[in-house]
This record gives sequence, C-alpha cells and structure tokens, in this order.
Amino acid sequence: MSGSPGDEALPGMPSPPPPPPPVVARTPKHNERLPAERNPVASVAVDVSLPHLDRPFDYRVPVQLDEAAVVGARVRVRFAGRMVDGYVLDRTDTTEHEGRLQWLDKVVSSEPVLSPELATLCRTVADRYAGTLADVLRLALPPRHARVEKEPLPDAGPGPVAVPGPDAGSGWAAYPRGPAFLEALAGHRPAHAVWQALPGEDWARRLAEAARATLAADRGAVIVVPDRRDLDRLHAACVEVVGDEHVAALAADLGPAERYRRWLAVSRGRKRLAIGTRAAAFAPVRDPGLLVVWDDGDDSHTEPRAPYPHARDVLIARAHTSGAALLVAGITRTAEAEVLVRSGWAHPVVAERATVREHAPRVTAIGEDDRQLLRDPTARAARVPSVAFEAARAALAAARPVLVQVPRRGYLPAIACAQCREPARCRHCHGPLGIPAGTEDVPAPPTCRWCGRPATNYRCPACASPRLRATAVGAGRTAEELGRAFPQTVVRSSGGGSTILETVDAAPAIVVATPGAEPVADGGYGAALLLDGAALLARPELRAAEETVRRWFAAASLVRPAPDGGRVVVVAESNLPAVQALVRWDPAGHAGAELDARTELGLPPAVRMAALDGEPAALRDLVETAHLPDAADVLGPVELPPGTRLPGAEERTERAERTLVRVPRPVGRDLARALAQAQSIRGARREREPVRILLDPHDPL
DNA sequence: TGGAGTGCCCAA
DNA sequence: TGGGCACTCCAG
Repeated sequence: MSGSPGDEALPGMPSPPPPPPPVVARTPKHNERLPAERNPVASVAVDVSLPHLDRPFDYRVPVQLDEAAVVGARVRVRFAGRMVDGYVLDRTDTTEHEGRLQWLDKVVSSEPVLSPELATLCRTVADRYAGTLADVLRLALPPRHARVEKEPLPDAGPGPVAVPGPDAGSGWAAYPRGPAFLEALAGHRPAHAVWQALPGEDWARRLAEAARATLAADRGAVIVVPDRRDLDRLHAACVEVVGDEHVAALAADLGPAERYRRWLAVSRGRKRLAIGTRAAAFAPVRDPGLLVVWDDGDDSHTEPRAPYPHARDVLIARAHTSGAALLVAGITRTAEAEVLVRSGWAHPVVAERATVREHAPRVTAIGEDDRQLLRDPTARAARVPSVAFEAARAALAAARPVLVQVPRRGYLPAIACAQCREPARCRHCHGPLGIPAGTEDVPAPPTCRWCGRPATNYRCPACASPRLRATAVGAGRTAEELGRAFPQTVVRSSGGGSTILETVDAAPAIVVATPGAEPVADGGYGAALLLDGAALLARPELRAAEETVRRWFAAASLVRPAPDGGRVVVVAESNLPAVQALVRWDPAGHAGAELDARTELGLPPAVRMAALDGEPAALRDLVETAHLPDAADVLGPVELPPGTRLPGAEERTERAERTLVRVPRPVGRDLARALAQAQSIRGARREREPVRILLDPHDPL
C-alpha cells in the first residue's frame, strides 16, 4: 500500500495525478555533530596490522567527544567500512588528508594508556623489526578491563623512597664498577652496563638495590626477567628492599583484571618500579631512570608474536629514546651483550679474578670416554663417571644436597655416530634423529624428530659408519639410576615432567633437574653434576655453545664456593672452549670468543640478519620487491622443517622455505626499512600469501 | 560492516 | 539502452 487515506481518489472525481514520491523524513544520520572548537582533528593509530596501512589516520572530533578524546585514549573509528579500535596519538587543528574526514565514532575510555613516549617506543620497535605499529601495540598494551578502570585509586600515592643508607647497596662493592653504576643512577646519568653476577650472587637483591637507588633519585625503573620463577624471586627482593607500595609485578598469567589493575597503577604513576616478564619491557613507568634485563640469553625474552621483539632490544631502544640507564645482566654474557661492551656503549661490571675464585666452586671436566667411567661398576650403572660419583658421595657425606643437571626432555634421546660422534641427522630434512620412547624390548628404528621419518640403513655422512649411540639419557631414567647408586639417599626431581621445585633445604639429597628448573639450595649445593654436555654442545643451533654455557653456569652458580668444598663435575671434553670457560669461571671470555667466532662466520650479532619464512613464490616476490641495501647478502632459500606453521597460512600446507638476508650491523636499520616497505608494497598489491619476517632471530639456522 | 564503483543481465 | 542487482574494493 502506498499513500495515505487522504490521497485516495474521491468517487466520481477524476483521478488526481500520482502524488510525488513522499519526501522521506530523513532522520539525521548522525545526531547533529559539530567539530570540537579546539584541535578538532585526532590523529589515530588504528588497530589494523596491514603493512601498507601502517600510518596514522585523521578523524574529526565532535564537540561531544572533545573532552574525552585525550591523547592516549582508546577510541573506535570507522575504517574501511567497519569499526576498528584505535588510539589517539595526537590532537591538532589541521589535517594533511584531502578528502572529508570521518567523525571519531566513540571514545572507549579516556584513560591515556598510550602516552607519546610509549607510542614512540612502539614505533621504534616496529621499525627495528620490520613490523607494524598495530602489532607492537598489541604486545605493549594489555586489554582494557572497564571495571578495574573505574576502581578508586589506592588512596596513598607512594611517598618518596628513603635514600639508601651508607651500607645499602654494598653488595655491588664486590664489583669494581658496581658502586659507580649506582652513583650514576642516583645522579640521573644514563649509564649503560653489562653485569656478570658472581657465582652464588643474590642477583635479585642486587637488582632491587639498583632499583632503590633509582627510585630514591625520583625516577622509575623497569626490570625484566625470563620467567615466573625468577619474577617471584625478584619480587620478594624488591618488596624487601624497595617496599611493597612501589612495586608492580607484571606477569602474563595474572588474569585480565589483575593484569590491567597493576599495569594501570604503573601508568598512573602510583607504582614506580615495574618488574615482570618480557611484555614488562613496555611497562609505562613514568620518567624511567633504569631499565634492566636479567639473563638475556634465555629465549623466553623473545616475544612469540609478530614482530618477535626481544626484551633486551626493546630496552636498548627505550634507553636510547628515554635517556634511562640500562643494565644487561646475567650470570653469563650473551654475544649480543658482548657487542655492547666491545662497541664501548656499555661498561662491563664484573668482579676481579680473586673475588671470582673465592665464590666459584671447583670445576672438573671429564670426558665421556674417560676410562674411569668403565672401571667402577656402580658408576657405570648410573652412567656417571667415577669422579662425578665421588664428588656426589663426598657432598652427601658432608650432609649437603647434590644437584644433577640433565638435559631437558625435549632434547632426548639424541643419537650420534658411534665412531666419529657426528650428530645423526635425517637425510631428508636434516632434523636430529632420536629413538622414540616406550620400546624397551623391541628397539624402534632411529626417527627424525622433525619430520618423523624413520632412518633405515643409517650411515654417518662424515665417516660412513652405520653404528649409532645414544648421546644423552632422559631425566627420569637418570634419576632412577642415581637412586639405585645411592640407595639410602632421597632423590628428588625438578622439571622434565615433574613439578618444578623452588628451593630445597640443606639436607643431603640428590636433586635431578632439567636446565632452568634447578631449585636453589639452602646454603648451596655441595656438588653439581652436569651430565650429557656433549649432547648439548653438539646441537646444530647457532647458540648451542652459548646456551650450554648459560645452563652450566646457572647450575654451577648454585653450588657452594670451592673454599667451602663446593665441586662441579661436567661431563664433557676438557679442551672445548665452553668447558674451559666453566673451569676458569670466565663467562665474559666465552662471550668474547663466541662473538669472534660469529664474526668469522658472518653470523649474528656480528651482522644483522633477517629470516624470511614463507611459501616459495611469496618469498621470491618479497625478495625481488625489496630494495635491499647494497651490502645485503641473500642466502638460501632452504626448506623449513615440515609442519612449520606460518601465521595467516593455517589452511595452506605448502612447503615453507626460509631465506636469510644478512647485512653489516650499521645498515641493519636500512634492511628493516627495506623489508617493511616491500611488505607494504605487497600488501597494497593484495598479495595475501604471507611472508614472516624475523629480524635477529634467536636461531636463524 | 557502509558506500561507491563496476559489470552483468534482462526488460523495454 | 538503461535500470536493477550482486559483487568488489576502499581504507581519514
């Protein structure tokens, strides 16, 4: 039906002309909107991670939202037809955009979560990793929790931190440059340091002391640790040294409300010391005076989401942009930290040799083939060389616990050529071979741990021998065997399938732990046995040596000093550089040698390297599109292990390949820019086949 | 998740 | 030939 009753033709009257189409009473599309009087333009970072749209977009701010749309606020805007989230980067009164601006649709919250400083940091990180700002913002900003935001602020803002007394921070006196570093913090100087903690050092307390010196100087501090365990330890130390009211512990596993609550406390300036795992590198501490990363060799510091930044590098960038001091700390030193020292950008903070000797345990290396292994039947049963066996027995006799470090389950069991020790690899994909578990009676054939293909008729590619031997024994089995070897002693396990123990008491016990899961022993272990070192060192990764050294030192650091009888036995050939470093307790020396070796081979961090992963055609396209620096060296592509998942390519089972691009460090920035630009061009061309870009990957090989 | 532009189909 | 409709593309 059309028209209204009054339109109907009257009987006997000629039909009137058809009525004009009714003027639709157009309800105003939007309630009458006027632009804000001052700064009506909001520059918005939209949450769209397409590389060709990685730039701010301008929106017109209606008066109604003028007050709410503060810089840093979360907003919703219409973008390409749909509503997307975004953040106000800036408010201005002009725009470069030539078309009509869309209205800012909604201010989700006026909480200024993205400060200009944080936005700058995120932009820098995005550029460095050839990623998008949107991706980095997702890493840096926790999801909002509306109820938490409305909670009243904790009533008393933190008062000033008491200036440390003359005795405070004296733990740093064991390091010649330690006190100077703390003075720099107190004096607002942007000192950069690389610290190697002494064996047995209460590192958490030292870091808390450094934080206190910073807070006492009215600056904030950020400390990033690899995992929850270290965070708990650090948190306890910070509460004690700095005071609970200043500390916010940020961890991923808190739950959305608590996570946002603590993050807000930092953002609002209520807490000036943010500690946490990798995402805490972005913690919005105001006016930061100190940034710390502990144990930067732990690969937990690498964010697994695009663009895969490393907490150390985030903090280095932040130190540059904020003028804060930086401390890269650990028991051992990474090759990356060595670069900082060698370039003169950071000062080493290390103890004198004499101090090291007072604190370090006595380290003995013993080759696996050592004849002693075969002579002692008990030791042989436990696959533990007799020197190690004796060290354990002596420690137990002195009523002290013994730590046994066995490689993580994931690496086991590994096998190698029985004749020349070349690690056995799959002939198809070059993945490591292992023996599948659960076949006690009927041994299964060696099988590739990457592609799962059985290796029948294996022959060593180096020496042609068909014989294989296990180079490592699983944690559970080692524990079992040691229990048999020391029947009256308690055997406890930590990690590798068992619950991770935080601490053990001073009573005699054998503690079998996987790397990273070693409990701290009250008073220190009497001895530590580091098993299967050869297997760790023989791993084909770039960081095999660095990683092995890191694990060995971490375990050995829990042992009593040599003057108190502490002993470490490492089962590995004593002429290996990694073993030498442990025997001499020289982590810095090892880092130097490692960096030299990588310089020789043209591997990171001596060079900047990008790993490009993707389906072959897409990879080729990206490399051809990119205006790579002249000095760029393109390697590959090589096939990635089957089953490698590329983000955004869930459906596709195409083989994935990896191309490596390396450049001299000074043009690393150009490499990242060229790759980001190529991604952007591909995006604009609607090339949907993704290529993942990893800059300075933890393991490029 | 909206609006504009494009191209195809079918009725006149 | 042109209007209607479905589909794609753009991105403030």
